[in-house]
Amino acid sequence: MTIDRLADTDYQLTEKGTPVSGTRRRVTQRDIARLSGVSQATVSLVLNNRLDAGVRIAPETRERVLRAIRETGYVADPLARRLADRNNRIIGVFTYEPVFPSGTRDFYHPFLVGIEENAERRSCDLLLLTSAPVQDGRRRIFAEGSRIRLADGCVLLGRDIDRDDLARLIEEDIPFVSVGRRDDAGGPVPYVGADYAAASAAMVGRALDAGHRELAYIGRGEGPESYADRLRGFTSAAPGTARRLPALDAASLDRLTAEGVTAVFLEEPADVPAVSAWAAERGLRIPADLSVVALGDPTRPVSIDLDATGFTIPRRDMGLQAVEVLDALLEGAETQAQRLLPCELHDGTTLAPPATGRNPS
Amino acid sequence: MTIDRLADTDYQLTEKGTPVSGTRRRVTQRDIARLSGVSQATVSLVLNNRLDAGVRIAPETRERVLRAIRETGYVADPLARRLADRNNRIIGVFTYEPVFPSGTRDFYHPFLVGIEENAERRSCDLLLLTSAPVQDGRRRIFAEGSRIRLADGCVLLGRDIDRDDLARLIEEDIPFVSVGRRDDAGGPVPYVGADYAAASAAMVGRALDAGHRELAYIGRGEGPESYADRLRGFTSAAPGTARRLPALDAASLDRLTAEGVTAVFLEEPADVPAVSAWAAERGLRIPADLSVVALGDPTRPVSIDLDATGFTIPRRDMGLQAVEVLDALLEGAETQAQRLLPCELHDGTTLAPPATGRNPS
DNA sequence: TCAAGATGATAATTCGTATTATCATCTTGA
DNA sequence: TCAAGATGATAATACGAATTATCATCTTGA
Repeated sequence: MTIDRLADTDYQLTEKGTPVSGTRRRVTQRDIARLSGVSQATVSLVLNNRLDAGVRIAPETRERVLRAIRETGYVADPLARRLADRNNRIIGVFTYEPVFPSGTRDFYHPFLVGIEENAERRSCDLLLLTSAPVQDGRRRIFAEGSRIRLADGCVLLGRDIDRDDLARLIEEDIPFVSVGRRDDAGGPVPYVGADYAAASAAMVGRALDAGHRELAYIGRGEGPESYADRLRGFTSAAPGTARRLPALDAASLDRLTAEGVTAVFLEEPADVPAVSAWAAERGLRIPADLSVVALGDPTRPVSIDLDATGFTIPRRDMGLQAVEVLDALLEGAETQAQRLLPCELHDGTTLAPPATGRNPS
Repeated sequence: MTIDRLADTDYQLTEKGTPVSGTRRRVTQRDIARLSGVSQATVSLVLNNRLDAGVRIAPETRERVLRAIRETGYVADPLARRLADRNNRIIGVFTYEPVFPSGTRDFYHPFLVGIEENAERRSCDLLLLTSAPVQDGRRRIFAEGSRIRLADGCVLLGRDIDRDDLARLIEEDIPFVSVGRRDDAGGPVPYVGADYAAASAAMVGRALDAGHRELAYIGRGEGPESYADRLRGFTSAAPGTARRLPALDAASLDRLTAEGVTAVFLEEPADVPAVSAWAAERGLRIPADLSVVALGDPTRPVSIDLDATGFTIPRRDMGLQAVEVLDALLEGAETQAQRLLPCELHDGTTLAPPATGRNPS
């Protein structure tokens, strides 16, 4: 029984004797076994070299098998291998909107950089769940024929994620991690979020240090957890006199400044240009006449002329750690499954001490 | 036998009666079979709905099975399906570099927009083959444990793609489409490329129309197919006197202009700023003293002050059509598997008639 | 009434690999 | 010389899904 049987006709035939069609069949352990006159099991044992667990292979046979493997260039079918150990090493990525938006500036991109980086490191593939059917303008996780279970686990991206979806993920025991903090939904939700509350509070601290006393928060402060967190952080650090404005409009801004507000905090950093425009119309200068703090960094292109004071969301790191947590969940390892990462404060040029005398007594 | 047996204890046990450990098991056809009181084979038959081949299922059982599938959210394990040589509606995306680069301006992004758009339309998921091991700084398609076969087929992205890899893809009969034209590699390569040759020739035509007679091509004109195509297009349309400069450097540019060249064609659009800077140093104005044509559009940020004359590579559409071709290949449908899409010419401001008298006789 | 055909479901096998239990055969030691 | 232990390999099975051949059961027609 020699190696060159590889060239024999019987190697060209399948078990049943039907000739292999034009395309060459890939070499399997069975082939190696035939070539070296052993059983398929032996080949597998040689390959996995399980010295432990009391598996013994005669050096002689071992060599014979290894030689056949070398000569044929056999490599294990990764699919079959994975099938046998029930781990597909596929990480699903779900977003309610397209992952690759046409818009120039990309909201998801930084997260994905981190996710890809860590997936690569862990030899995982990423499955973008683009097949999820779109209903009412957004993709649905759990629609008829949902393929979310194709992946071993899933990373969820998006500003707001349906609570019912989260509850169902938990209920159905589908491993997942949310990028961005989420409230409990029928159980604790694993997440890697940015610590908006702490960062917002810190920004308030800076404003107070600079001498501001009359502050205002502009934004809904509800809906997505990230909004609520900002408002909570703001409220926790701001004096009781702080105002709140649910939405941005010129009239309200007029009123606020008339009432003596010297610093406004924008829940939505993308609103900076609007405030800037409003100020220009009124002949007010930022920050001389009014300080503006962005509670985050702009996700949409913002006027270049203004370097807003605010903080940076560690997007890449969030994506990175989300994969880390997911991996731990899949391995059944212990992990901190709810993480809040600190934001880096950004000085910018829109926060300065208030003009004296503008503060009403 | 009702669906709520899902909650029964025996569902929590494996066949052998050993309790399922902490690790979740994915729902299998066997589970569905138990739930609906049929055999695994029946479940498979229902799923694959083989009305042909004389397979009959009673509507009643069919419904029962489908109900169980709906209630459990069952999806077939993609690995098992591939092992059995079936399709999963998963399109692989392979790039030699990370799909999501850290750099702001993203080379792959526009292609991916098109790919995702079409994948979504066809209810396919995208598998980013991030698990491919990195050797010598680039991912390898065919390394030990390559999981490329996990996808039904694959879209290849990248300026230059390894010829041997292409050959092996063909040899192993793995359906794929290259984004960007590729030379044959052991067989015709399916691709969706940009028609650089035609676009380059067209740009030469414009320069000639404007009165230019002495032209120069700057670039290697070899390596990636896209470079060769540009040079070929240029050469086909340019007069025999046209010069060629393999790489960009100040001295050579000096020489070219001294020799009377009035228009340069840049293989690499990203070189525009360099030429612009050189011109500024020499006190030359573009296009008054020298016309500059970019053979493509910049993939890297380019000085904003110069709107280069050139053409636009239809990236989104290339991605879109790549998926279209791949789908056709998978379906075994007839298609034009090698496509060159036209580029849109962009007027810009860097091409103008040459200053009179500068042309040597 | 009984064979032939229609109907509906299943057992068995395949894909390629991993693992466990089992089975021969050969050494020892007393 | 015979049982106990060591040694080396294999059979059997699992993983999850697809498919073919087979087997019951029920209709129908003459």
